[in-house]
Amino acid sequence: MSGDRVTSVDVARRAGVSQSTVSLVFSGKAEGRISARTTALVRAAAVELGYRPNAAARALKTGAARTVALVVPDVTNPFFGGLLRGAQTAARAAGYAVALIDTANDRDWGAASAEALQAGPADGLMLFEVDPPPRAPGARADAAEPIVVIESESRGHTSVRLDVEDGTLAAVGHLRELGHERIGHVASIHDRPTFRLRRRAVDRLAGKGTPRARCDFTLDSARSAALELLHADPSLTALFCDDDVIAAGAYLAARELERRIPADLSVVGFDGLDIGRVLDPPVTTVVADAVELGRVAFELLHAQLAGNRPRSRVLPVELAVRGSTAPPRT
Amino acid sequence: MSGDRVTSVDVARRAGVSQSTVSLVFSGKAEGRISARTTALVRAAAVELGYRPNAAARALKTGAARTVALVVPDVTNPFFGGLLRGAQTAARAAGYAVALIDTANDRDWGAASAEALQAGPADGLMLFEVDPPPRAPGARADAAEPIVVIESESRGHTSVRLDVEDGTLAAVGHLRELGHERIGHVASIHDRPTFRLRRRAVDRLAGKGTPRARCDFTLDSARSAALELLHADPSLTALFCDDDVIAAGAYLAARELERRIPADLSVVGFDGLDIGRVLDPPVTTVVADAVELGRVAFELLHAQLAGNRPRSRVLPVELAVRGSTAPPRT
DNA sequence: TTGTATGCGTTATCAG
DNA sequence: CTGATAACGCATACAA
Repeated sequence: MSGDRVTSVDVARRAGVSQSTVSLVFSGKAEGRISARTTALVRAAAVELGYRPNAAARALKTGAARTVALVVPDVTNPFFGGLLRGAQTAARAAGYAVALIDTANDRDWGAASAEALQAGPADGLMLFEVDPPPRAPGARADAAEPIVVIESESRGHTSVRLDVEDGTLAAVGHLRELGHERIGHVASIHDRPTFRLRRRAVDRLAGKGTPRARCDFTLDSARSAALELLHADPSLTALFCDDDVIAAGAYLAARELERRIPADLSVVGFDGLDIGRVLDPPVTTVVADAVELGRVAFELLHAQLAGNRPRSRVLPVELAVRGSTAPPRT
Repeated sequence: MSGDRVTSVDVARRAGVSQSTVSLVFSGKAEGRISARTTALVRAAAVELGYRPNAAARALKTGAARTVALVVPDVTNPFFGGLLRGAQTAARAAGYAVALIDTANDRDWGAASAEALQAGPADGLMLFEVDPPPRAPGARADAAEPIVVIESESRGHTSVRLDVEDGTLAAVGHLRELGHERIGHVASIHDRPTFRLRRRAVDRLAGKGTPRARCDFTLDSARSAALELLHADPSLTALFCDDDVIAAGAYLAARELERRIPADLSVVGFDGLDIGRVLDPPVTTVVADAVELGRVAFELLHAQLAGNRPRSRVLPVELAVRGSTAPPRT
């Protein structure tokens, strides 16, 4: 019950030096100021006692928690695995911890948590598809906390996003080139910038009247949406899906309707997830590098933390033509 | 550049009260101690100034950061999406933030621990398949940080794990009942408790000499391992895979070898991931509730944080027979 | 009901 | 090269 924490004072006493010497040693500022012998002494005492610098005290004093927060709408989607990996790896290399907030697609919660995070547990924020918190009325502009917006855009905030417009155009263009005239769009139910971009690009190439059904990123939901689309308009020869999980759902629907892919129906996905690779045939998809997205997001945040104003970036995506697309049956 | 943070002192001055009054209001202890009028006054001043209590100072003072750390070996595996979701949701409900550490399969705690422990002020640790940090020589036993071990076991630490033994037995038993005599095991390359359990269970039911190939949790690696197994012993009629991602890799291998599932080869997976559902045919698998696993892990940690000594738990898993298993061709 | 004083464990600025 | 000493922002016992 009495979990007495061991502090730098204890270490100092044990090593027979002053507390500030211990501090110097542990904050890496001992170089050329503390003798090697003393340093070793302190280290030994610390190990013996099991001393760990208190992060809260350090954060309070220095004003930096060395922690960044990453807010995502749905950790359950495999795409975020890569994003997390990239952000986390980069952060660790820079000596930062990552606090993860999964909003479970609850936008209000996203906003709320982003705001809460600004309190100081986090030195900076990486927001995936969630809007930055409103600036407090009295807050000074220059006191704004570093923020990087991912897959979204926001006045005055640095952002990274995938070139989804290019990707969508490539995907739908590919379908058109194969000769598809009747293309359906299985779209995300979530009204977020990245999906708006896709919608616009689809409409541009496939026509404003493109049949569209919405779903979230679960197999069942996607399956239903595809079914709905295919029932409503049996003349559809191709489906563009906002994500590979959705594409997988479309495969389920096609299997049920006994429409063979790609002979009876072409399907294109987005993201380049494993789930798309194991489909039979493997789905043609727009490959995005989620790990790189996470890495760049942290890099941009890190630059801000260092006092710079990095430029927003757009990452390329690439259409990978696999087995799910073919000319329509005439 | 001069990001002056606004403190409780500023708010106090603005509201014309003392700093402690502000503190009382914001720590929720104002009830019955501060008049409603004063409380409102303070709140108004805080909003005007954009005041947010400093988390580091609060953590330092109270000794609790209201943050827990979750250490996982590979965020990239979809199984962890569920785990994260469960842990995160439960933590949020209890007012805790979650810091995520992805060790990227870097098995030795040495690398991870430094980050993990200094990963900001975490009040407790949830460790997935990674060994707890060695107790410091001089550390007092009762000063140990609350720890929950997931899918692993460790002397003296509370743990949650899936009943993988039961699941594996059910899976392999199912294969035996169908009449399979020659069963191969596509196993994880990582030597962790949960996989040792599976190995033992497989050997028990399928015989000690069970052919086995190892791989990590990527499609390509799993595909190679399955290929290797199938080449080395063409008489194999069934494959038990340590995970659905691995099972998906096995499907890839089967497709290449033109062995039809389940007619020429039965396959069983583990975890019950989406990737297994979209395979054609859907894979028979041992379904584990990752979300629940995460939820319980936090629950156990939370209990420890409250000063209790909760019992370790074992969560049930269930065999879901789908289309990938059938009697062997005679 | 509100204000005063003090300390949490660290870092940082100085003297010595 | 090392040791006092003063903050950092908040919470709380105690005084008013």
